[in-house]
Amino acid sequence: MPELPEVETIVRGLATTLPGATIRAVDVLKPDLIEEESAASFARELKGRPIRSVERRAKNIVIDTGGDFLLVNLGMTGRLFLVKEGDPEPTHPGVRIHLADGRELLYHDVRRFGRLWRMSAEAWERWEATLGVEPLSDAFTPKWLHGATRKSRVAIKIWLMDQKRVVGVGNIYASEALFRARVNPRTPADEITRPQAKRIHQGVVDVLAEAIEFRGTTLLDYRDAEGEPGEFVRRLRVYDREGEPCLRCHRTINRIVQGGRSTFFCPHCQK
DNA sequence: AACGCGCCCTGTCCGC
DNA sequence: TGCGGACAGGGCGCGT
Repeated sequence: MPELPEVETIVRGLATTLPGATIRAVDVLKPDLIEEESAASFARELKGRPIRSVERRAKNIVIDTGGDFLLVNLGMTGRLFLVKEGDPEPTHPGVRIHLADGRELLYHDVRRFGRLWRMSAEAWERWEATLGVEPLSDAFTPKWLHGATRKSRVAIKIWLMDQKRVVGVGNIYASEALFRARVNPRTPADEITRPQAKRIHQGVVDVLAEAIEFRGTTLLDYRDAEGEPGEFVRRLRVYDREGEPCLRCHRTINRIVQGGRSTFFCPHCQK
């Protein structure tokens, strides 16, 4: 569900209010959400720790708990937010993090594809090193993109979604970026030309930046740290628009399946 | 080694 | 109205 813009929006929200807080207690309601250790150990180790910072790496929320880290991956339907006075009882609470100041940070997840795990600074560095390039960093350039695509025959849409290559681009923004770039999502990565690589680069950067401005895309479940939906859904040009007219040429948007996921594109504009 | 597939899970929607 | 199947923003582990 959440891709880079949604995770970035959540992180920006939490980063304004969480640092300086202290974890008073942790209740794990769904133990299968915890990676690599028991729920009891997870709760015990977090108890009493400070929250120093909240950042994003790829589609993960990275919380510095005083030298160690708490990572949260939201999977498809995960939410991480501060419970507000008068909120209805959550339907699928997963982990409740009680802060010393009385607030409660809730991890909520209907499908439970999300994961939370603690790691040492060293483990975090090792794991971080296996992730691909941040698309909104200086390391992501048209030249890098063209070079990196030489090594793979997979379809460019699948290629863009592989977090070992470029991070943060998921099923929505992969389709959207390729539409903006006017590149067919089925094109083998190693057949992408330099001009196409330049356009894909621009498409990825532009769509992610704009989606962050609109606080992400809410199709169904996504909510930011304040519980509010994102507004970028109204700006989607191809995703979930099968059968509707292309905004550029007015021909029909198609849906195909790649790697078991839907891809939306305009066969006329994206040759 | 790279790649494709099945699977993890719950909810919703659509056709019959 | 009920039921089965398809599908939903992600990512891992498996076999080839």
